[in-house]
Amino acid sequence: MPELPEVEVVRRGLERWVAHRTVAEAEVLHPRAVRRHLAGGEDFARRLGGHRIGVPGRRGKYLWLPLEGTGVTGQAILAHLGMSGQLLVQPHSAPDEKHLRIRIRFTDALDTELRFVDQRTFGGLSLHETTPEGLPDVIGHIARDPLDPLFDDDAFHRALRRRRSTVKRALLDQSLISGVGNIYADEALWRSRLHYERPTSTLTGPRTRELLGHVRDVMNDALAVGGTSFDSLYVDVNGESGYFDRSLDAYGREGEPCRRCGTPMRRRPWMNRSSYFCPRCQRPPRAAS
DNA sequence: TATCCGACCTGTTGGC
DNA sequence: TGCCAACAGGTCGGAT
Repeated sequence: MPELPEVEVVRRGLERWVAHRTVAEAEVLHPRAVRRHLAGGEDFARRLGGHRIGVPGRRGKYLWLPLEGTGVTGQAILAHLGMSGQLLVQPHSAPDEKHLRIRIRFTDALDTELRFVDQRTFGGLSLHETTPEGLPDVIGHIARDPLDPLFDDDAFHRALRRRRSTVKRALLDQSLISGVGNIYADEALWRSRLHYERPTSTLTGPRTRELLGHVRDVMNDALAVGGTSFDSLYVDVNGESGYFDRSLDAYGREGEPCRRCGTPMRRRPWMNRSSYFCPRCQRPPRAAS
């Protein structure tokens, strides 16, 4: 499931294989894949044609392809992979994937096209105006991610202290810190020895900095091996899977011994998903059980 | 205003 | 063998 490291791997692939190419035509094969483009699939396809693609950007789990020659403000194709989205650079002759949703062809003689493939259709592409900073306007509410040099650790700590919430909810709140999903939240909390229900208002400055350090470490570790992949749902633009699932310490390890203390790891239903933790290393706060 | 939580979506797995 | 429920989870928008 794509979180920040996986999206960054895809962004780098797009920079290598798609940047500086000019769109010949786009084909929308499933309307839900462009549902965030309010003017619809036909409009999306028509407005892409003839534009050269700039260097891809990313914030958190969103990535975008700037379109050159789209006026003073500029426009960009915004992409979110959702749960199962893939952006693949494929030869024209490759058979269509079962869940191919959007195809973009280019004017050059290179024998490849860009495909958006998405089984569960939680992801999608859309076209938006960009801000003076080059950010698509609809993701202005998304916070900087922890790998962004301009991410403000102290401001993040102050925001946590103001919240009447719990630490894992805060990590998943993309308006506070972006790019963290269920997998890396559990990994960073395990490394920090923090229970997922720990109230944010009880975190000290040093504890927040330690948590942020672990968030960055786990993301950088995943990035170094091409991201996490449990199955074929997450792949880079060439269809290759990452290897970080072999390094996970918490996520998906219910019943297996904690790698620190040997206690069997637990899974708890949490907000229609799961939280994995060590009951000994990550003690629940007094109010929770 | 802040926080919480259901809906969306489809393939896989396990139980009966 | 076939049916059905549970599960995976990022984001949005309605409810509290």
